[in-house]
Amino acid sequence: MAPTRRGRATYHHGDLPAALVRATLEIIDEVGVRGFSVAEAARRTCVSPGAPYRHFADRDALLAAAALEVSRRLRAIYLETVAEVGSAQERLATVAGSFVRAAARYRGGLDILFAPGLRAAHPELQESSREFVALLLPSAFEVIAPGEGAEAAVALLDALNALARGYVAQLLEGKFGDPEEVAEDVATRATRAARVLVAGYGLPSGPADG
Amino acid sequence: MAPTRRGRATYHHGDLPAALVRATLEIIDEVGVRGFSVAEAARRTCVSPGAPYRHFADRDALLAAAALEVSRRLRAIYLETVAEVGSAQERLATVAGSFVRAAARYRGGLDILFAPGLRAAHPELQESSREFVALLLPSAFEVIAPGEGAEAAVALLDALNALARGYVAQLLEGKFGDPEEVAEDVATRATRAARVLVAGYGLPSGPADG
DNA sequence: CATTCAATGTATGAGCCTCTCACATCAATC
DNA sequence: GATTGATGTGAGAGGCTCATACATTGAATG
Repeated sequence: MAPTRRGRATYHHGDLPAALVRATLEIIDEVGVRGFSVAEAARRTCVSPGAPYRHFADRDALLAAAALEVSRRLRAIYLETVAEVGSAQERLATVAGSFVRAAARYRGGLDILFAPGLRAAHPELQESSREFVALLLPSAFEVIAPGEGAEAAVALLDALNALARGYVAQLLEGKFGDPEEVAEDVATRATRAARVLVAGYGLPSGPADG
Repeated sequence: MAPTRRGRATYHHGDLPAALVRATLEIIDEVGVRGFSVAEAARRTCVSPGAPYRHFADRDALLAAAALEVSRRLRAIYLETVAEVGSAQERLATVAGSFVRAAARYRGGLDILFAPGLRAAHPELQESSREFVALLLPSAFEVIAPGEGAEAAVALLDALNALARGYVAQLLEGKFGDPEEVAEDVATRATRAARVLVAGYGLPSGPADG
């Protein structure tokens, strides 16, 4: 959306923040978070090394903005993928799997989305995850044993969330082999495990009482 | 075990690698991974900034060594904690919870133990996790439905692993509040979810077929 | 149109970090 | 006691983050 052609002929950029976020995602995709630097992002955007700091307080703020963009894309994927799944049970179970599949494609992106330091320091990131989870709440309510309260539904979602993230982490660190190759396999395993959780939390006197 | 007193009066240190790992864990505990630097570790060990590079190829190698130390401590905790649990089912379920509890105490340590980049680049870290998981394999075999093969046992352990790590991640990023405070609560929830998984994978025609 | 102003980008630089290389020091061996 | 290999030192190259002072510009105002 920059008003000028690439390489930029005007003094002002047009939409530097967005361009920086794009550059950041590019870099991370190519060389990982460790290889990312604000300076490099500036370079790719044809802008001086100091310019980014007009828009982002510090390095982490830029990373957080990029992570937010990733979470937006993930939600879009989710909406497309799961909308057509019929039963609430399957809908919940499917999420875990499609999450794993997305992780394989957005490799670098997920690394920042789940970077511990970032999430702790930038609540808006957690907020976005929470909104995402909220989309699933109605399904969770359908699924839990009748008579259970809201905590049961939330507990189920937390468990599913934990499960999915754990599989994603293991996938991305290459525990099962090349992420690209094993993604589908791991996704089905994640779905399977999710199904077990969903079924378990649906039983009458299930896990509600320890 | 340095042959000289703290502060060091001799030219040679005695056991610089170990001292650097200790310093690294200290630093990470105080200021997090982001605040860690090889230079700082060297400073705390009263050694020149270049000295660490005699023993560790680069920054990440030192971090990986520290992470390895963390994993060793975790295993020790596990052996103490779970040895006395009677049934295989409860043993497996308990692991998840005690893992969460350990995370609250070794906060910084877990951050590096699960740092995606590190694990991907340093297979010995994954290896150590794998050994840890192997300790649980016998319990997993006891638990799975009779007639299932080894894959079922491994699949269960993978699922438990994913679940535990996911809870740990959420705990450490403060999703549930101050990690110290909510640790116990989250631990019981993790245990509960783990119990559901264990039960589910123990059912005859359970999750083995999709 | 001319002017002014706030926003945005530039230039410069201080301070820190990673990692390298030549050199100093020491322990062990022969 | 001389040699040698391992370990630590000192100096420094190059890169990065971030602050500060300055330049440029589009938009609002008269």
